[in-house]
Amino acid sequence: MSSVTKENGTKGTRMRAEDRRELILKAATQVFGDYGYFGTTTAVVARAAGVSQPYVVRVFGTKEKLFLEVLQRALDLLMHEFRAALAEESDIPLADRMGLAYVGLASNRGLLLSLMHGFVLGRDPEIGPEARKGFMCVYRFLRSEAGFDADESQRFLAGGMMINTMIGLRMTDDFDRDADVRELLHAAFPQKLDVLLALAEPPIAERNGARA
Amino acid sequence: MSSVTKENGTKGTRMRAEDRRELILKAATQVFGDYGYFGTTTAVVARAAGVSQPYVVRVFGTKEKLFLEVLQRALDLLMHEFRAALAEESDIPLADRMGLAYVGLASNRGLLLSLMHGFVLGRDPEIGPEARKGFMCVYRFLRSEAGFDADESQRFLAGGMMINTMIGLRMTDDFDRDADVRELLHAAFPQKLDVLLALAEPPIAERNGARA
DNA sequence: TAGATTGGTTATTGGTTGATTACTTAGCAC
DNA sequence: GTGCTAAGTAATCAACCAATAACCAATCTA
Repeated sequence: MSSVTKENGTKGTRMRAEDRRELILKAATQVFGDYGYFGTTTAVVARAAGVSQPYVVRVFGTKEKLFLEVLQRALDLLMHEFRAALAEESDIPLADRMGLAYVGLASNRGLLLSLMHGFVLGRDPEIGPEARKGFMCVYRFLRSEAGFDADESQRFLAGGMMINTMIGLRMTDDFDRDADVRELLHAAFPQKLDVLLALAEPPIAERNGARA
Repeated sequence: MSSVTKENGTKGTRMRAEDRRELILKAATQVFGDYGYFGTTTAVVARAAGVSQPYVVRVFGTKEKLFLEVLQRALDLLMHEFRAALAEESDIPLADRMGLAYVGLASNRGLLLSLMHGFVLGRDPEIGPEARKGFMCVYRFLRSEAGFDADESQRFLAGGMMINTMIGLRMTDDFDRDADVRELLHAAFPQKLDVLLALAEPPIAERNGARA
C-alpha cells in the first residue's frame, strides 16, 4: 500500500520525525516490557508503532540502542514523578507519596517492566552498565534529595522491586481465582491496588514475530 | 572427534541418562541466569554442558520445557533450603535464618536469576502460569509453615526480589568503584555480603551463539 | 511550480536458531 | 564374542531476524 493507513488508528499523514520517534519509543516500551530485550523483535515494535521494520532500525540505529533509549526514557519519567511527589505539599509521609507515584507509573504500559528487564541483564556489556547507572541514580536521589537513610532507601527500593515482580508475573491474572494471591497483593499494594487491577492489558501482538 | 572429550573436564565416557540430564540442567541454569529465556540458545547450553545441541533438545523436548524444568529444579532447591532453615535449632530469628539461606543460594550459579527471569515473563502463556505457581508456593510456605503474617511475608519476599535485582544487575561489579554502591549493598545484604563478593563468575560463553 | 528536504516504504540478505532425521558406538547380558 | 539397548553425534533445514540498499512521495521553500 502506498497510501499509508496505520492499523493503530492514526491515519498515516506524515509526522514530524520527533513525534514519530516518541511514538515508536512508546510502542517499544510496551513490547520490551512484555517480552524483554531478547524476546522482542524490531518487527513487532514496528507493527505496534504502525511503521515499517526498517524505519525503526533507521531511526535508532540498532535494536540495542532502541532498548537503551527506552530505559533512559523510563528512568526520566520515573525521576520526574518522584521529584513531583517530593515537591508536593501534603500531610502524607514522603515515602508513601513516592510509593503512590511509583505505583501510578504502572499505568504507563511496559514502563516499569522494561526497566526490570534491563535490571536482570547486568551481564550484558552494553546494557549492564547503563542499567546499574540508572538504578544508582534512583538510589542517590533517595539518599540525597529525598533525605532517606541507607536502610530506608534500601527498603523503599525493595518494595519497588516487589511491585515490579508482581506486575511482571501478572499476578493480578489470578486475583479472582486465588485467595492467597488477593492477600499477597493487598500486602504489596496497601493503596492503589485498584489501579493495578483496572489494567487489563491485552498482549501487544499475537506473537507472530518474536522468536519461540 | 569420535572419542568424546568434553571441554568441561569430565571425560566423555558414557553417562547414565539421568546424570547427564542433571548436568545439562545445571548448565542451563547458568546460561538462562545470564541471558534469560529468549536470550539463551540451546547451542550455548549444549556447549556449557559438553554435549551436542540436538541432544539437549532430545532430552527435554523443547527449549521451553527445558526452561520450565530449570525453574522447577530451582524452586525445589529453594524450598529445600527454606525447610532446612525452618527445622534448624538456633537462637537466630527464623526470618534471618531464612534470609541467610536465601543469600546462600546465590552461590549456586544462575539459580536465583533463572527464577527472576521467569518471574518477569508472566505474560508468556506457558511460562507465566508456572512462574506464578512457583512464587505463590513460596508465599504459602511463609504463611502456613514459617508462621509469618501477610505483611511479614510480603516484606520477606520484597527483600528477596531486591537481592535478585542486585545480583541481576551485577551490582558487585561496581563495588570497588562507587561508595554509594557499597552503602547500598551493605544495606541490602546485612550479612553474607562477602559471599556475594567472592563470586567472580566469568561469563558462561563468549556469546558466539545467542542472538544480538 | 521546480527543486530540495524529510519522512517514510519495499525488497533483500547473511547469519542464527530450534528442531528433525539418520547414523554411530559404548557397555551390558548371555 | 555376539547381539541388543541406551547414549550419544553429525548433517541438515525451514523459519526468523536485524540490518542494508534502493527507492518514493509529502511538504516546505524560493
